Amino acid sequence: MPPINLSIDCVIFGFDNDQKLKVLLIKKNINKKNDYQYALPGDLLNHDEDLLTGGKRILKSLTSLENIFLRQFHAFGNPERTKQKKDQAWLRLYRKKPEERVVTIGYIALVKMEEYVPQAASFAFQTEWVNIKDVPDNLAFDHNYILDYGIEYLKEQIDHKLISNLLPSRFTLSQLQHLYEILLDEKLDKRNFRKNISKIDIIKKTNEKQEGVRHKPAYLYTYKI
Amino acid sequence: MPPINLSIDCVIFGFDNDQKLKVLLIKKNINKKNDYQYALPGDLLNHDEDLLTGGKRILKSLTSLENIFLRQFHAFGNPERTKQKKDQAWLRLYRKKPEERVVTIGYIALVKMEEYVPQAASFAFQTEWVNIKDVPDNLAFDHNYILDYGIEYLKEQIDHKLISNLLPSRFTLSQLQHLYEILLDEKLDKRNFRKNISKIDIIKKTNEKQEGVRHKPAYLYTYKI
DNA sequence: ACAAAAGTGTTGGAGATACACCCATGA
DNA sequence: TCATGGGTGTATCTCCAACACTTTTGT
Repeated sequence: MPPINLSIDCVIFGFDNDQKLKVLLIKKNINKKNDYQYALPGDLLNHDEDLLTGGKRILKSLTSLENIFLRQFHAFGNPERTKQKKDQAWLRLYRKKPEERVVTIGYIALVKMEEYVPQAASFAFQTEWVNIKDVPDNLAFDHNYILDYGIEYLKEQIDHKLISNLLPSRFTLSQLQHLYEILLDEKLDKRNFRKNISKIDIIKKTNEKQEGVRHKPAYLYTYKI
Repeated sequence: MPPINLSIDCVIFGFDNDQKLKVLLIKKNINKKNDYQYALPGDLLNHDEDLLTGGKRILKSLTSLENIFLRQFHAFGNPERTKQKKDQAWLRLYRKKPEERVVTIGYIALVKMEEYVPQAASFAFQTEWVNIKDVPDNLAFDHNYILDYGIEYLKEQIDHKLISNLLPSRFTLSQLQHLYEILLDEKLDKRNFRKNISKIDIIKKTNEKQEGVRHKPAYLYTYKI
C-alpha cells in the first residue's frame, strides 16, 4: 500500500500601500520553455517535523519570510486533489513520487508588506503579490479552493490582534479603517469607526505625520508594545 | 524514510436528559487482563479515502453511529504524540506499525442521544458516554488535548444550526436554554432568552406538552423542517 | 395545600447609528 | 485658490439587561 504524503500550504496575506488585500503566490516553471503555473507556497512535510515547524521551514525556503504569524485553518484531503491533468507536469518536475496521494494542511500567514519584499529562493520560480481580486482561477491542484477557504477564514476570524500583523508599523486611521472595510466587506462611518477604535485601546498616536500628501497630513499610529 | 500515517479522531458530543454535555469515549482492552484505556473514537485513514468519508466509516465501525453531523476542526501533528510509554501497549495491540508517526485530523460530531444508544462493535472494547466534567485525564495519546480543543471549538462556534444536532426532536425551551448555558458557560435570563429565541425563528411550538412531571408541563418545540 | 418549574411585559440605560463642516497640505 | 482627504461632536434610536408574579401539574 503506497503511503499518504503530508504537505503544508500557506495562504499569505499582505495589505499594501495601495490599500488592497493581497496574497503571495509562487510562479513555478513547469518545463524548459517559458510555461509556468501559479500556486500557493507549500511543500511536503519532513518525516519528523512538527506541522507548524514545517510550515515555517517551507515558508522560509520558498519566500525567505521569517518570524511571521502562522495559523492552521484546515486540512484538505480529497484523494483526487493532485490527480488533474493540468498538474502532472509540475508533479513530475518537483516530486519524487508524483503519483502518490498528498493530504495538505492549510496555514494562514499575515505579513507586514513594508517589512518584506519577497525574493525568489531559486531561479526556478519567483514569488509575486497578487490582489485577491485578480488571482487566476487555474492555480495548481486545489489551491483556488484552499485560497478561498483561507480568505473566508480570515474574514470570519477578524480581530484587532490578527489585523495588527497586516499593517505597517506606522499607519493612519484611514488605512486601518480601509482594511476593516475590506475584511468586513462594508463601508464604515469615519467618526464612528474612530470612536470605536479609540475605546479598544490597543493603538496609540505618535506625533509623526504623513509627508508628501497633497491634503491635510494624517497622524501616524502604532500598536501599543 | 518511514511514512507518516494519517488518522481521524472524533470528538462526539451528546446532550442528555440529565442536562449534561457528554462525550463518547471508547474503552479498549490493552492486554489479556482487565486493563483498559479510554480514548476518542478514531483510526487510521484508508489509502484512497476522503477525510470526511474516513471519519464516517471509522465512527460507524466503532460506535454504529450513522448519518450524523461531522465537522473537521483541527489537525494534530506533534511527532511525539504517539511516543509516550503509556500508549505503547495499545499501539502494539492495535497497529501493524506501532512505531510509525501518526498525524491525526480531529472531527467534531453532534448527536441526538435519544436517537442512539451506542453499541460496542466488538468485544475488545465498549463505548461510553462520559460527562465532559468527568473525563479522566489519562486518555490515550494526546486525546485529552484534542478533546479540550474540540470543546473550545464547539463553544466558539455555537450557532443555532449546530445546536439543533444535539437536541432531541422534541424539546422544551428550558432544555434549549440549559444547553446554551452550558456552552456559553453563563446563566441566562429566562424571559430574555425566550424573547431572543423567538426572534430567530428556527424553532416552532408543537401543541404537545411534557407529561408526568410534577410541575406545570412545558410545551414541546421542534426545529422547523 | 405545597413544591416545582412554566410562562409572561415593561422600563431604563448603554451603545450603535446617522449626519456636516472646517482644516492643512501640495499642486 | 482649489482639490483632496483629515479630523471632529451631538442627537436619536435600537437593543439589551434587569426584574417578579401567576399558572399548572403531581404528590
